[in-house]
Amino acid sequence: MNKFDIARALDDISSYLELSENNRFRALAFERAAHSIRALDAEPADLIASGELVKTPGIGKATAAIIEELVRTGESKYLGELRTQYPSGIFELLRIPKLGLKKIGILHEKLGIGNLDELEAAARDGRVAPLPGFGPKTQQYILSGIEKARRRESHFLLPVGVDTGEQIREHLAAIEEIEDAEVSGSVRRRLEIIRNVNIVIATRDQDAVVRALSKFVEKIERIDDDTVKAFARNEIDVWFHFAKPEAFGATLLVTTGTPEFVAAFLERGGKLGRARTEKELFDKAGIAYVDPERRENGDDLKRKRHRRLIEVSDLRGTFHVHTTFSDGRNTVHEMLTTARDRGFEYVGISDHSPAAFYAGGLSVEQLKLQHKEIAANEREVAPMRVFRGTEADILPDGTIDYDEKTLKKFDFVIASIHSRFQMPKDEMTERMLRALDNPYVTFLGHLTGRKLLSRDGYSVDFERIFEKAGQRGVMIEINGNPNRLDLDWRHIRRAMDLGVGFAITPDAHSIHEYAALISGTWVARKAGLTPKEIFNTKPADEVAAYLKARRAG
DNA sequence: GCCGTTTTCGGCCCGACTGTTTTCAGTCG
Repeated sequence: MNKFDIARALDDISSYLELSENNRFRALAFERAAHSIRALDAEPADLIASGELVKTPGIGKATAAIIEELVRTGESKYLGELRTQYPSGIFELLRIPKLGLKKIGILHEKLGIGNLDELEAAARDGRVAPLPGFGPKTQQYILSGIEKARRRESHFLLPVGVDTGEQIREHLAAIEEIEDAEVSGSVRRRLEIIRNVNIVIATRDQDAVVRALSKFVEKIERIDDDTVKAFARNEIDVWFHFAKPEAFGATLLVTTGTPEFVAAFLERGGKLGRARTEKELFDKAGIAYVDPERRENGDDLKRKRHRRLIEVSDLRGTFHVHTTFSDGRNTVHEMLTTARDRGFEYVGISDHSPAAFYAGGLSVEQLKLQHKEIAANEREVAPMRVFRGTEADILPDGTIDYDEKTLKKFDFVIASIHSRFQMPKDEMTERMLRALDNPYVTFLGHLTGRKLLSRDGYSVDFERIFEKAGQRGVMIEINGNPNRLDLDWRHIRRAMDLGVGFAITPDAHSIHEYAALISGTWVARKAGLTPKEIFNTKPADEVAAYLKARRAG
């Protein structure tokens, strides 16, 4: 077991303890131990051998014994025992707002509840309200929370759709009778939330293909002569659209949509005749090709020429990267070497500021240590450049959560809101405007704070924010985390018109989350952005010079 | 469960908010 497996096991222990224990500090101790293990630049197995494990902060005798057992046997008896006390799906209940581990523990202890169905039945019967710490309002919240969760069940974040489409295409590649297959629909248009996956298949033997589909999808259902619907393993609806190879282009165009775009295409003289590719259809009609991401409406059909939209390979570097110094799951060393291995010319490390206590925000003392740690790793990852930054909280009054002396030390500052989300729109706007006036702010982080499919963003006057950001030269982040995708692509054009610059960031909390640059690029493409409109497509020297000049000015 | 130039017990990361209380606990960021 490596350090990440061990940390996960310790986190699991912590969760179970919080369900069952009165002493929440025991749970907290395991959580800290997990964080401590992740922050190691060594493997626990080696530390056991040298007897150094118990010297690790947050690891005492009891935890060390569990870690030794995990390393030796791959499991922990203690964790195993905790698991047997609860139904396997109990943590699913965390999806319901206002339900945390404490309340879930009570629900299980008093009513034996271990899943959503049981919870719903109990709440309907009025058995939840009388429980200690609950009440009629909480019971009502739970019911509406379950309803919302159910409604979202048929909605998925874009990467789920993209991955499902890719997996199915891989299966399709093995079917002889298929000449071509492409994902279409909202997934191809890279819409941030999708309900189904559409796939166009070019074949002359539809029946043979349908028979072969059953190997990797379930519940195949015939819709019409050219369409079947099925169920992917991860419960997404998948629509298969069949076309003769010579009509593949038209079917791809129609099923990619949107209906509004297709109608506008026809209006401008486009025809859905014989064509193997979409390109042929655009060419025949004398219309410049429109990328799928730009087909929410017909606006781009008026363009004389096709614009080359940004691609993830255009990004030479990135900002907004967290480490174990705050709430990241990988160390400075791991984040930096991964960035180097991905071929970046530069990377900007930005951990949280003190006000983000829950995320382990860095005190000025800890910042010094972090900068030391970065310096210690800089040579190894050279010539990649490392910029020292922060994701600093915008406090409720609009000030930034470090004093000027500290802010001066950063190469860049991402200012973000992490508290008091429910502020009235006017106050929230003033708060952000004030932050934008701070001369040390380089980027505005996740503008609305939304979490797709779970939480709306805070309300804010976009127009005034864009205006100010444009005037002040503060760039707005296109946060590529698939849960956020914030700034919303629908707002980007307007922001650009008001002079706002953009950077695509992964908001990475682990080495794997650099991948969020891909989803961030999707957002930029949907807004029609080209490489030159994104800050982090610029070469390292230019970026360094800009950041330096901005700090001086 | 961990930790200690406040050291072997008693505290442990903050603060707003909400619904539950009748002085506070749980959730959320």
